[in-house]
Amino acid sequence: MAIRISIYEDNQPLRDALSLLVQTTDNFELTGAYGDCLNLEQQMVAHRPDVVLMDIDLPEISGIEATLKLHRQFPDTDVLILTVFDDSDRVFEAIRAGATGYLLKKTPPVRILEAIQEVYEGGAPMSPGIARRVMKSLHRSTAPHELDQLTPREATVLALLAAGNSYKMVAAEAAISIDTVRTHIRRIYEKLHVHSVTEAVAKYLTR
Amino acid sequence: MAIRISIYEDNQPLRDALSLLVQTTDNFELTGAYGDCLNLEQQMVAHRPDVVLMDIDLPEISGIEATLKLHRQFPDTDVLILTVFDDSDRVFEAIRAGATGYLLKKTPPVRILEAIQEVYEGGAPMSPGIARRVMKSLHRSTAPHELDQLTPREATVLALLAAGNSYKMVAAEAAISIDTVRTHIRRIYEKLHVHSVTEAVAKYLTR
DNA sequence: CGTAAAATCCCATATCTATGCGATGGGCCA
DNA sequence: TGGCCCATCGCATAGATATGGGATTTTACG
Repeated sequence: MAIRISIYEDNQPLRDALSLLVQTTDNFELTGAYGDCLNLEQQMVAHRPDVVLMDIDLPEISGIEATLKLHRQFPDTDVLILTVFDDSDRVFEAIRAGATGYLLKKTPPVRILEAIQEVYEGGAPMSPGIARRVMKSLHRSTAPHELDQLTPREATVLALLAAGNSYKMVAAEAAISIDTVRTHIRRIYEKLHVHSVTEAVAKYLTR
Repeated sequence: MAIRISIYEDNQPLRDALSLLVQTTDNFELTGAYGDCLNLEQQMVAHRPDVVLMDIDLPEISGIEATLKLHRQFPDTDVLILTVFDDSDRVFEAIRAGATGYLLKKTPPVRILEAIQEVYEGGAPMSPGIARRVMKSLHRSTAPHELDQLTPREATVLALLAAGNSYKMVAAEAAISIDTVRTHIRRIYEKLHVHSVTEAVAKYLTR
């Protein structure tokens, strides 16, 4: 069965070119091509595409917002972003919104078709630079972190605090007195250069 | 100038096959092929490869530990994982340790060569299923989150708290009285079902 | 235009946190 | 064995937080 594809792209020449590309490819079926996402929902319900090619810079509703809606309401449809934007903000917003792939517009047509196929088969095609950005975002910081200065016990206490425990609860969990908890927290503050549980936990969680 | 490549793979037939593959490819130069990472550091210093092909299941020192070392001490060298493991734990551990690419061993030889080139050119090649896994890990939960129940003002207050601000500082930043801050926080607590700034911030940061 | 939701402000107080100063015992290692 | 770090516990207190009960003013929207 053919892969059903819808296109959202406000630049008409490009939209037409993409449409033609899809239409003339074996095993691909164009189920729609639109210049905005104003009728996204009804179009989705009507045509049930497998893959949506989505531009980001669309009028009225951005491709990112549309991706979010799509991902929530039609989880079986995959969104493949196709855009000129390669700034981290938009890349990660789009991905967090539920994009399954992210291609830059400079991608050669053949690669776009491959990517559609790849998405359909359970992959997540990205332009090389984008993929690298994504990988980097998952890399643990190479810099020695303040958190690594904590002793095992201090680390335990901080973890318990981050889990939402009060001093008293930490004391109970760790089987130590509340005064000891205080002391550990004091040392934690010194090492992390903070002055409140909130700050310490924030450092811990955003390591 | 040729791309310098070292291989760490304990299965000798495979190691030999990969070595041959690399050696017989234009613009690729094999700088070493080893069955373990026991002399990783000195081998790195001696040969300075651009790309390292790394297995995960190595004797003595795992490929993940080796990747961590490599990434810290030789940030200019990219690590391309080549393994049979596709369980999330190892995938993400390897990536967090600093892997630049992640290929499964079922990857056809030509694709492996392409991937090496891609890594060298600033990409981050992944097997399709791996890439999808990575994308999914970045997707915001599709479930409606408690945090979305917050009003704009409440969200602002929470963000300021998460940044380490005290009530007083939040009041100053948001240009409102401390009593209003209290009220907002109270509502935040109700909506998030928590009873302390720490818990609220934890929910906010781990959304 | 009226009403609901959001945002603002106030008071009071039990409880918790932050922080100063001090102390004991165990383990490691030069 | 003497010194250092870690972990433990104690006391005291100023200041911050959590939470109860109320009230007024914008803002949004049918």
